[in-house]
Amino acid sequence: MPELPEVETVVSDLRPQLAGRRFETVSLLLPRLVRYPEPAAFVAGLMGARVETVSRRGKYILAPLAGSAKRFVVHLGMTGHLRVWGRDEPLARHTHLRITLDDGRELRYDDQRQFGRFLLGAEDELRTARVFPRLGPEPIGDSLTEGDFQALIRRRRRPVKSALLDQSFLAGLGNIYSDEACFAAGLRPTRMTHRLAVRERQALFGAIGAVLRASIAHRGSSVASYVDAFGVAGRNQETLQVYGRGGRPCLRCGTPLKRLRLAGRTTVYCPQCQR
DNA sequence: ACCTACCTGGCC
DNA sequence: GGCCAGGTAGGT
Repeated sequence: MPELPEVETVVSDLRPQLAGRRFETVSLLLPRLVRYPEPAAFVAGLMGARVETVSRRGKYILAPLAGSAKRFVVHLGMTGHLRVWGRDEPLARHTHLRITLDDGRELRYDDQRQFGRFLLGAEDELRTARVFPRLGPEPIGDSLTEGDFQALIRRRRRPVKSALLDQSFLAGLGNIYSDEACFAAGLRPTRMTHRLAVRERQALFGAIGAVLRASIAHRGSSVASYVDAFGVAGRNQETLQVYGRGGRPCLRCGTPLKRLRLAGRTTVYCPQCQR
């Protein structure tokens, strides 16, 4: 489900529901999803903890715990959902974690493919244990300037799309928004980063920001199973230009979109609009 | 910088 | 049955 815009939507939905809430009981139904610490310590560490707020770094959801340096971290993988439910609502099919809250409701994690993961620990601790990776800069917000991006991408020597998918280069893009950003920038995903002209790098930087901000405004892309923290689908899938449209006509010029395999992922682009 | 594995499930 | 799917990690 989740790239930056989807995670951002979930985080902004969860924040008012979880900030200040206390975790009462924790039921871990699929211990394999806990990467750190041991499942028993993970459960013990969450019980009784109070959530300060909910935020995001790349595709990771961060919930710092009050009066402690520790944070509860969730990655949604491909099909994860983190949602607050009424205690009596029936469980979703693949529910793997249940945490009762002090307001009578329940935080639940469900994940059909089980690619998500949970962490609990201080920032340094998680990095030292190598369970939280070094992430590149956030592509939106004020932290990354166009100049920074220019310098960053010029140093790489790889296809543009592989760079965009690499979380240690830029944090938050996945298969949908990498393809959409390349289209919006008029660049073929196969172009090599170190061969881009200054204006092409500029266009790419602008395209990444525009594509992500538009999707956040639409509350994310619900291509398959993604729904927000209230169970509601996003609308951005209606505006996607290339993702999932291989073989169909380009919405801008009518040329059939090409599909190929790049960096292990299905990639779609317009041979006419993208050079 | 690539491949493959990790899972379940939908579609052909 | 085989292939595909928004994710990353671990080993070439």
